[in-house]
Amino acid sequence: MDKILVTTALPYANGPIHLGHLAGCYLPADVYVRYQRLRKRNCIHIGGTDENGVPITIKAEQEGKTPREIVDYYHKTIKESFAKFGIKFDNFSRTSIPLHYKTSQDFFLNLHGKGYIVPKIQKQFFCPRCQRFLPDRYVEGTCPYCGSEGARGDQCDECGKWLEPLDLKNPRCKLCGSTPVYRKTKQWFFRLDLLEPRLKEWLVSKRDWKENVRSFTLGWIKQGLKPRAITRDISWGIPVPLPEANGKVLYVWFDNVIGYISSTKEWAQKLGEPEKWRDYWFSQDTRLVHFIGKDNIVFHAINWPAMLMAHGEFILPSQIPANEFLTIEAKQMSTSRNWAIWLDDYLDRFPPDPLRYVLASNAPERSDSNFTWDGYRMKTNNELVGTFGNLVNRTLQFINSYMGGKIPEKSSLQAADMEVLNKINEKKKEVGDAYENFSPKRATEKFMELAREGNRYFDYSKPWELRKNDRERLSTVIWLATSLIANLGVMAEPVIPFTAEKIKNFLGIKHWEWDDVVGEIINQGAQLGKTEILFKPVSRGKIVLERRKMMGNIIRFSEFEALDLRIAEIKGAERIEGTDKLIKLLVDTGGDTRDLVAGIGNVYEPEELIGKKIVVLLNLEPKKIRGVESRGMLLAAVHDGKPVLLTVDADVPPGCVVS
RNA sequence: CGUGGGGUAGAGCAGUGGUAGCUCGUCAGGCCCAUAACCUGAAGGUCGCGGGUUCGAAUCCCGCCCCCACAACCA
Repeated sequence: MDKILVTTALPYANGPIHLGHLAGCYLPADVYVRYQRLRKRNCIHIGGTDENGVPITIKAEQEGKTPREIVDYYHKTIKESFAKFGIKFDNFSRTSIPLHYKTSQDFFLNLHGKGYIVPKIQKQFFCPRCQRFLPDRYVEGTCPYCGSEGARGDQCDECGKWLEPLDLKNPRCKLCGSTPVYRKTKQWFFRLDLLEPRLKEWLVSKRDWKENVRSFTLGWIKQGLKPRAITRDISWGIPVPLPEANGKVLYVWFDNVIGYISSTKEWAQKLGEPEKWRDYWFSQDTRLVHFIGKDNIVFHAINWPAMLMAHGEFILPSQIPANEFLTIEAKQMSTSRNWAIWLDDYLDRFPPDPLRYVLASNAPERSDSNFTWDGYRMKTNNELVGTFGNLVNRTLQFINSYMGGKIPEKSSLQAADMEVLNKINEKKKEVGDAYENFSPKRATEKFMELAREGNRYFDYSKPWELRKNDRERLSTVIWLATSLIANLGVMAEPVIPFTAEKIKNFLGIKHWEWDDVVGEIINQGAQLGKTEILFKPVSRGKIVLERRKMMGNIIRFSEFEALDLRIAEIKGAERIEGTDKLIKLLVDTGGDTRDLVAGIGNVYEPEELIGKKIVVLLNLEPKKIRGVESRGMLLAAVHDGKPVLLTVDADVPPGCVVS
């Protein structure tokens, strides 16, 4: 039987997890794994934290802690927030454990023994003022290829060329700005160049890879591969296992990926079958799938397969479904500018499933995608609450209210019923294909279509009428609606597992799986478990708070000045028909007279409004509400959910500027 | 200068040769089982611009314009 080994990029243990990590890597992986499990396939999810390297030592220095304290803290928080969010790992390891040290060192020695790793005395930059060798990215200078000023030691961002620090002209230490000096030091290099032909051939054969991954990789390798240093002169990391390499450690990109192997080993040990990891890594019938973000493509599609090829015993990746990036409110995420939504912070106030759903349905699969709080609210309220949750609720409520809380038994099926059954099967196929092809986005779309189908069936069948005149037909209709819900639960489980679990309990189903026959998934006559509302609507106010929080509470004066606030006099007021609290106001703003729509009818009567001087925001974008174009907004204090109009302390003419 | 991605209805997106689609929003109607939720219908796009290939192009080719990422330890 085929095995699937899923890995997710090891998050660097110097900060918490944010939405970008989830959308690009961990959620798609978790969805994929959960789907495979539902299909009873042998699939394990391996991960862990990356805990070596310079940035962690710098973070430790900044916070006056030891690197050990830093990685311990972040390993714990990352692990916890994944667990709370429902990202399930079979093993979540860390690269600072002895097992990983040994695995990495063995790997190094293996390649070294085969001549793929060679030493080279190298002149490397040493900053006399900082008293340290400078990592590649901490050296800046002029790019030798394109002449750009701000090139880093590892790569020029202007022309995209991969560089060695010594290539740079006019080098500077990025930490202190002083000119570094050359110092001789011995480093070990991985002969990527030797693997280039094989690598190229292998990559070209990967026609089923996502286009973004494939084209990026092939473009990269066209530049040609050079030996790449894999050791460094720092103290925090895995010692190079050679007697002459005292004080050197493995460079993180080399040991990080090996973490997938050591984490699998750890998993096997914990299982009490320490050799079991070999079933995966040494077996040609294992599909090795690496979920990563797009910034990791080169390491996983070039360096890592090259390492595996050089070693020779391990299988090679069969899929690398890298996603693009997720922006927040159309702006690139940035930790330093604090433009990010942190998972643990989100989970303090919101449940996991709505975010899982929103991120899955808006996943950056082919191009960057954008997360907005308003979009989050819309999707939650319209799709999860309105369509999905409501279908479940209206059906189960019906059973509870009118059918004694027991799942009814079907009798003969009509054409409409058969159509629905076919629809379920059809959607199941489509949703399954979507999961299989790494598209949770498409999967959510398809299972939501089924939920709509369910609502339609419910409406057309009119069970509230059948209840009075055709109990037999009623039973069949509700049976089918309930079956649909159960199947919907199965299909949606990879994306919204907490919700699926609830549905399972509502229906008294102990166990379900993908291949359950559509019409037989529920037990006729079974008593419903305790039911509850699946999703709560997200209020506008809650979203406003989140956005404010993220943008910070300070605005520029110019931003305030952009608001055209004026005094206006109410000339006319009338209720808008068919609404509870909307009032159409005619106001004199000094310059013109215009309509405003205000939701104050629950507190004010139109008559009492006339003649009042109020504060109005004039340059708000016009909005059509119930057929009336509202050109501006009146300001009111809101107390206990009720508006109180802002007025002026002395009589001033309409049009008077508020500042 | 380069690399990668993108420009399709008010918004967010799907659609790789054959009458332009989805969700939301807007407008109108229906229903009352359900979390003011559900269902139906309508309006709304010269598919970034200009050429070309083709019986036929959002979709293929050429040229151009615009946006984003590739810096601050951000997947």
